[in-house]
Amino acid sequence: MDKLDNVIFYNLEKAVKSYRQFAQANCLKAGVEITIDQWLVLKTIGEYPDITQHQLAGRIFKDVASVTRMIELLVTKDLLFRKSHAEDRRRFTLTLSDRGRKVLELMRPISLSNRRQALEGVTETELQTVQGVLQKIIHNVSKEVDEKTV
Amino acid sequence: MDKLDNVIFYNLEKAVKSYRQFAQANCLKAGVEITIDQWLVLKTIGEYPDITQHQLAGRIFKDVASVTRMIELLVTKDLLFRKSHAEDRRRFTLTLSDRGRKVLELMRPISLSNRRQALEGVTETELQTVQGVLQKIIHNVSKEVDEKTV
DNA sequence: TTGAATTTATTGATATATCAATTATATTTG
DNA sequence: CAAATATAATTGATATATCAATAAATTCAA
Repeated sequence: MDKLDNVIFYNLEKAVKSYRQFAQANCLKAGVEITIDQWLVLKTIGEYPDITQHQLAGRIFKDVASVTRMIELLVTKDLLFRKSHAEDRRRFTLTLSDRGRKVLELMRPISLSNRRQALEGVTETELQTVQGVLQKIIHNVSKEVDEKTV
Repeated sequence: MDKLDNVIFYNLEKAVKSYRQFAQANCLKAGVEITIDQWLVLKTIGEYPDITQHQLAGRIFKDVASVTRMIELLVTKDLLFRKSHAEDRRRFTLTLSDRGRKVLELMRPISLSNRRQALEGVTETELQTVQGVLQKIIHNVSKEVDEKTV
């Protein structure tokens, strides 16, 4: 036993990667020239207009260094503006450009369709179970202060 | 609505990344100087001693180009041997070195413990449901010939 | 209110991801 | 068998991941 195929984390990775490739391919097919990761950044900025790059990194499970570089790229692509923050000069204010907003609009039906297709045949109950298990895993592995050693 | 937090794929990614960081940190704590990805390569070669790099890439959901570079690195680290394949000169035979086997042994209890900790409080039934849903997703997004267009 | 600690972000180094082009060898087929 | 096709792997280019070191601005505390 102990084979990788039986390990749930192996299958989690497989599902995530398969879905990503599928989603990415569908973006391209629809003519949207953006990576899933870049879309995640734009979408998150849309949801949280005053977010810091640090918080953004946390939300999309990336390193701040990665976020810095992704933002540079999105600015170069004219999807995002970055200007110094009015109240805190350490920060930057990130604003979607017209093109950025347009990309988000174009992506909306695509991502809905991606999810619908991917979840075909999965019941609402199953989905709830999965969400619950994912939350448990996330909780279990998040570094917490070990009571015994405090 | 339509917020990222409610999207199952977002939570899948979060769980995968959280678990990876957790697992990686525990390897380091145990003094094993290897990345999870490198471990995956070694482990897979251990399970399939005559595997091609192409098949290996498929098994661990990576590109053949990535695999080429990871193997170079593992050879440099003296965890792996690579020699020309006896019957097919396009291929290479990948063999674990003594050090490579030792690393796998060291990792065994660690990965078991990682999984046990991560799945604490998750029932066997829930696990079955998750595995089933993952299989469905993987099946749904895997590119298949569209019957209508054939 | 100055000096220490914290927060926000960048940069450099190295590993991995992905695509496209290329090389070498094997296999198929006319 | 020779030519076409397929398979195995590498390389280059670019994007992202991660860690550590650094810089700049802010906040906290003595």
